[in-house]
Amino acid sequence: MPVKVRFAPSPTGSPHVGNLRTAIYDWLMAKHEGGEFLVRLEDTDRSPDRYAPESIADIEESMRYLGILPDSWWVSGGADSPYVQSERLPRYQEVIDELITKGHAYKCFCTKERLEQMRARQQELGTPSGYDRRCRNLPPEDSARYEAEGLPYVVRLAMPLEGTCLLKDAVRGEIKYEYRLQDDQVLLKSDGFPTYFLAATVDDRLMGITHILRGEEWLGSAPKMIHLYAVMGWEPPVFAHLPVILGADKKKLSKRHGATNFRWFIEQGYLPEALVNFLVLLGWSTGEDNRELLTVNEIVERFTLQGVTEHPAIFDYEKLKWMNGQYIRKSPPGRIIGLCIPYLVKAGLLSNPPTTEEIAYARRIIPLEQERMKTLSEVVDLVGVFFQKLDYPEGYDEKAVAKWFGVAHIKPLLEKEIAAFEALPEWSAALLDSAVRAITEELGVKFAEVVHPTRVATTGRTVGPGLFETIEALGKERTLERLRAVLTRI
RNA sequence: GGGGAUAUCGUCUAGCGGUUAGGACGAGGGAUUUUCAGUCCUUAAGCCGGGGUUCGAUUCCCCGUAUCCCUACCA
Repeated sequence: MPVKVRFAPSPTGSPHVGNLRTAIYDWLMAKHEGGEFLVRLEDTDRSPDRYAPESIADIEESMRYLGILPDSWWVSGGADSPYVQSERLPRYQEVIDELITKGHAYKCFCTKERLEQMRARQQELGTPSGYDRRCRNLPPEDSARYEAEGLPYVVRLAMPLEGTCLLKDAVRGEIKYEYRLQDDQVLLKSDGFPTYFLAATVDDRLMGITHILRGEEWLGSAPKMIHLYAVMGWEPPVFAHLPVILGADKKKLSKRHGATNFRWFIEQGYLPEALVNFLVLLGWSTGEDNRELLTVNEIVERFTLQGVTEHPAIFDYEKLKWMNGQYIRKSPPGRIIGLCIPYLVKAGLLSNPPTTEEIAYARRIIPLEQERMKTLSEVVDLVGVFFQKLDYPEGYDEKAVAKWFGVAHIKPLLEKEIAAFEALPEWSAALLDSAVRAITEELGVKFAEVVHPTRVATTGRTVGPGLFETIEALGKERTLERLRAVLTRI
């Protein structure tokens, strides 16, 4: 049977990297097996503080950004339409009716207050928590009467009172659960919407899902779902519970750890392939040679559930940065230039929209810093000195000035450079190089003692690309202007 | 309180009874260079504890411990 997997996000906010990793695994598995991947929106929680329709677009954008497009979803439609659970209500109702008829589910009229009291008592007594099944054996006539009176009710799944449930998890092996310890889970809420347990199970069945990849936090709900499959006479899919992603404090990765919203990663300038590569490694490895830098195709070739780890992984932002830097360096300069320009515009370093001259200039500058970038957003700080007005001492690094403008030969050096640069027949790194070397000789100092002051004079700082390519890119006019300003005010 | 999962360098991990316990990030050192970054070389750093099973356990089993997750009319 061909593999069919799904990613089932809820529109509760901007996508979380942990969920996106699950989506990546789904996509990879479908690609690797030549199967199908669909995305379904689980919007059955209608409470205003949890239902955030605007996040639907975020989910779509994130998946597009990562390049993990599904074969079908609400965006494109498909054979399993609709892909939005709030549009599938009749299907859940059908199953509920069948379940109730067969005695595998029952209506529960217990009020929220009673449930709260019950829980409080359980806490006090230290007994296991869970619904006390008061309505499970409600006489049919009572049930009908309550309903006729218009009392709100939920529908609960009647779990077996004995026996064990065996979960054969694709990443964890066999796990046993005692049925008597399982709660009579709510399947249908009083607002008529299904809970996750019902909706996901029904849809997975209807959509022909063969493998359920989901976070480890769902492990405990497996017996309930397996039982649901059993009483409906359905063959359950393969479950694969993925390890959770934790923050540096070993707590479930959340806002407190800084970056969990996927939007943030896009804004910082993390490349899609770096994100995919890094995220896939959080809970999976190739096994064989344990290679880490892998192209998307290489990952697709190698990805199987066997390589999935069973222990949680801590999200290491440092390693992500390193990996992103690797991919930035590997990219053709043209791509990086194109990706960086919006950052420069946003920072006000270029006009909006940039002029042709500005773009031409940016095309010369950005590649010089490409190998220094770990994230695209860093381009702003890296190339700032090339774009900003530098007017000594305005904009100059104090320490750099103190160190390198203090040398004895600073004035003659600047004078000679200005004269030599002005006379240059052609503004090229090679000619600038030989000119400066000649001056070094005349001055009788070390090359470094010339290079450093010159760098500070022209860029205001001590770090950056090679001096001569820097000056070449800066251009004759800017360079001389800065050298003169320093010379007259020093 | 109950249930479940997990446990190899600080972090991500390889290992699937016998290995000098390997790699990557990060950290330290060195080389290269006009600085930084990069690149290359290099050093330190790990099998949670206790019992078994076995000729032999990081590896298999049990117990303990620790951590995480679940314990909602949320997913």
